[in-house]
Amino acid sequence: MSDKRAKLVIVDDHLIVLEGLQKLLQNAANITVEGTFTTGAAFLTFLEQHSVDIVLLDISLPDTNGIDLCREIKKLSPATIVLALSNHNERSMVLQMLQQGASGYLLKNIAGDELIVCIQEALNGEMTFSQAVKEIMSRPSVAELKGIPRLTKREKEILQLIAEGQTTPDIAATLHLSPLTVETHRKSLLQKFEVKNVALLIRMAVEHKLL
Amino acid sequence: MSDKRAKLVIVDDHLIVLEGLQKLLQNAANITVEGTFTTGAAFLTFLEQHSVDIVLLDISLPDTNGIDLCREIKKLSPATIVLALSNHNERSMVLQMLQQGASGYLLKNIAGDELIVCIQEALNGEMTFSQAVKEIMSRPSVAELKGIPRLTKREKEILQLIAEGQTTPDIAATLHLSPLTVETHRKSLLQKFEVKNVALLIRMAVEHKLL
DNA sequence: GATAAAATACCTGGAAACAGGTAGAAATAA
DNA sequence: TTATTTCTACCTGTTTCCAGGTATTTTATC
Repeated sequence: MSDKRAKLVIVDDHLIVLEGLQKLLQNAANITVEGTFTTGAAFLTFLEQHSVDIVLLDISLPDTNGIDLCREIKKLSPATIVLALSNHNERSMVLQMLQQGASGYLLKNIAGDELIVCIQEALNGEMTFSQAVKEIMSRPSVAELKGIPRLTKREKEILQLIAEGQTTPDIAATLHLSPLTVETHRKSLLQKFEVKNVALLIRMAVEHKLL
Repeated sequence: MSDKRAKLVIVDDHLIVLEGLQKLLQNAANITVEGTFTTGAAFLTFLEQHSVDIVLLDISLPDTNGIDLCREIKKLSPATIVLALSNHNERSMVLQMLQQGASGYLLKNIAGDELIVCIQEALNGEMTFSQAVKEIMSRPSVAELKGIPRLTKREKEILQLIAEGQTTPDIAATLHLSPLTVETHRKSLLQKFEVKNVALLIRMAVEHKLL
């Protein structure tokens, strides 16, 4: 990468984090913090007028979320490198960010020198992750080992109603279906999730954030 | 309160937060940051040798949690004021910390001047909360409107097993009880949670973080 | 237009859940 | 030591769940 100082921007609604990051970055040669923003909208406005090499992006923001914002950033300025910086250590979150074009994912417990290394790597066009993230991604979660089953529209609908405590006859009534039909869908749900009763079904659904 | 500079300590495993807080506090008159720690154990060791007026305590720590650590701190040095500083914005967390003797609860999205005001209030012996926390505490959560039922040891045990997908006969076998006894406990659970089947029971349990 | 996937509906039968009790022993708290 | 709670266990019934199918119609998809 070039010798010019990279223009970096931080988007995070926590003042503490903003200050902390700037402190950690002030020692880094060839990086200039061009600005800090506490909302996604504020940053997007800035991005329309200025060029930004890399953005450290918090995932939980007051007006939007990191996933949507990342997509917006990439649409507006594809060359801008997005590095997610978050407290969320869930695999699904990491994957979603990458899918939206993020170049890496850092957890906020990252060490100071590690942070600078990761930023350099990202600037070099590499994918980069903080140590903790690498560990999370290396061991697949129990939930993901089985994979999230693909549910049909009806199945989702019926899963929802089961989770609301409705019995098979109840569901049949609310959806104007035969109880036998509902039974069939219910069985499909149990099969797809590879569980043997509703207790586990609900747990799986909650784990997969389907409720 | 006295004119002496208050001795403040920060316990947080996130370097970014540590740096950020110090930056925000460096302008505050009459507060000196005496030390920063990334584990509960490290701080407790320090506390045995030194006097500390106030500690900013993160709740999620690698070796322990804020609730237990707060209790330890208060046992070792009752005069030390504990201010919780956390990302968790759940009522239950706030209440638990207060129960362990914390003098206040701040969220990490706190503003810089707000932080200093809160610390001053705490030093004056007052209870103090960041704005966001006040809002959370003012409107009781849906979960708490209904109240979290108090479960007996057996009931918790059986709830756990139900959530694992075990049937009544299964549970009876694993606990060496009569299935009829298990049925009784199961009914108590349904009654206490005011639900009519396991689907809702599991959801309630998940919502109340009992699983 | 053919093929696949999804949605609908049915059947049989056994197991479990749920609702409504009662009641004695054991542990805890007042 | 009472009083209260918790744990234990039982009984009677009805309803729902769950497992194992089959089969037709509708809706996408190629």
